[in-house]
Amino acid sequence: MTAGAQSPRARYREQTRAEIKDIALRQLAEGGTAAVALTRIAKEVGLSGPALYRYFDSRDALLTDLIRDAYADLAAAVGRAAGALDESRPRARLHALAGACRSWAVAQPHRYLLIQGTPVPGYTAPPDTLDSARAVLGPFLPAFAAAEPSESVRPMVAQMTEWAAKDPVVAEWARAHVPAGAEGAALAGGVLGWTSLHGAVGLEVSGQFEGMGHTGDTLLAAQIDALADSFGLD
Amino acid sequence: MTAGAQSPRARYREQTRAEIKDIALRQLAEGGTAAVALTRIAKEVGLSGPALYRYFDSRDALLTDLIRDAYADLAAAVGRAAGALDESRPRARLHALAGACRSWAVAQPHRYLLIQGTPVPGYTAPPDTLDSARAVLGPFLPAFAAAEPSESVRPMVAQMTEWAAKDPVVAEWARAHVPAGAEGAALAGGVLGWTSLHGAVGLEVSGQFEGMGHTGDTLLAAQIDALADSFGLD
DNA sequence: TCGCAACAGTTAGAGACTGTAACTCTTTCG
DNA sequence: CGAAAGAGTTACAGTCTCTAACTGTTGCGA
Repeated sequence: MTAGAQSPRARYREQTRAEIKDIALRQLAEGGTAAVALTRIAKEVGLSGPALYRYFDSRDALLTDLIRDAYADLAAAVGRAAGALDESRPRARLHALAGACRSWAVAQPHRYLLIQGTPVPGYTAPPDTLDSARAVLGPFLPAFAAAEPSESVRPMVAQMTEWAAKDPVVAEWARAHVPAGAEGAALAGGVLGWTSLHGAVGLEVSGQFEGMGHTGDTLLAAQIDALADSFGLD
Repeated sequence: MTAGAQSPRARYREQTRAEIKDIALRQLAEGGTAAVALTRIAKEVGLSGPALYRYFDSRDALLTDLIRDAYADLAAAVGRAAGALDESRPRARLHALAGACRSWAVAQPHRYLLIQGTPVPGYTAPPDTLDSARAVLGPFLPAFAAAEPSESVRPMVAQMTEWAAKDPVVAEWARAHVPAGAEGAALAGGVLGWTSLHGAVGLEVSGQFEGMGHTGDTLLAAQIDALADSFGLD
């Protein structure tokens, strides 16, 4: 996409940007967001300090780029998993998609924490991460096409139905994944699914279950099954 | 506890420590962990830079202290909520306790994020936070005394039963809150409850549901009800 | 083919921060 | 009352972000 090789200069520029990001990702993995330091990256690339500002406006811009990439990457992983799915088994679909998210996160915890971790109060995410977030969540929605929400989640479904009625953009997005009339349930399922996923994967990835006698996949499976139960899914 | 006033010097020392922590908390609220800076605190206290190192060994030590306080505070809030509870209604118990956690977190998001947010790779929490974590989670366990786990959570219960069999400390802890034989279900309930709570509250507090058409309490209630359903609680 | 604008890189340096060293003054206490 | 412990100071080393001002190099249009 966006044309591979333009001028040789532009190509070299892209290459350097990529190298910078690679090193930044390594620093991120080694010491978290705080450990990403332009000066050290520069030293490693063989440039001297301020030269990096030719490639990224600021340290924040670099991190933003990493966030964008991670979101897109996760969305792609989920999309790939959604490709080979049997439409008729909603519960299995949820397990497969949630499992794909978890696998992605466990394989590269630092990147998951980057997009899902504690936000810096001042920082606002780039608007296109919202698109990516929708791309991640979208494939979950069809699972709720024939949902029969239980008492427990009905208030949630009601609020989401109302939301869809007010916000045409969201309504349209829901309708792209689910037959008319099921928007409320689908949105509720999406939000609750995202919540369960965030809970299980977030705790696993941040190591808070270290030394406890359960495995991450069992925990996630239990959460997803409970969700499926709440919506009466097969 | 630990004797209020000893020498006047010790008292003054405690007072200064408290003042430092207060300012640190304000900085935390304003700009997240990264915004807590000893030099700026010193300026505000009226001391000059290095003087703060008389009170805290390092910036990390200060943050650790804040974490310890926050944990203890949350545990206290949950303990208080657990005080006035009807033993016979497990589902209501879960809602009350989870609601107490959420209220605490929503009232002071920065402190919740401090203890529950992204960990710094190098950092290891002080061991007594584990006690506090148990103090937070303990009151949830009695709700699962008469649980009848559904298919969905049974693998989880099995793993936790096995864990209790292997780790006598954990088994004893569970038995302090629940009759013999229910340890597995109680531990599973605790872990799943913590997961649901973390998912719902974490997303709410970090503002990721901004502009979505649901409220934090409805989301949490749905999660907790689903959990209660999974364990066949009244 | 030449010339110049855009680009890539440099050094110097300001300003914020953490943390150490060495030193002075004050309190406490035996 | 005198010495040790404590509270504070300045000076400084080192890391980091980012700006300013300057130099060399590319590439493209006339």
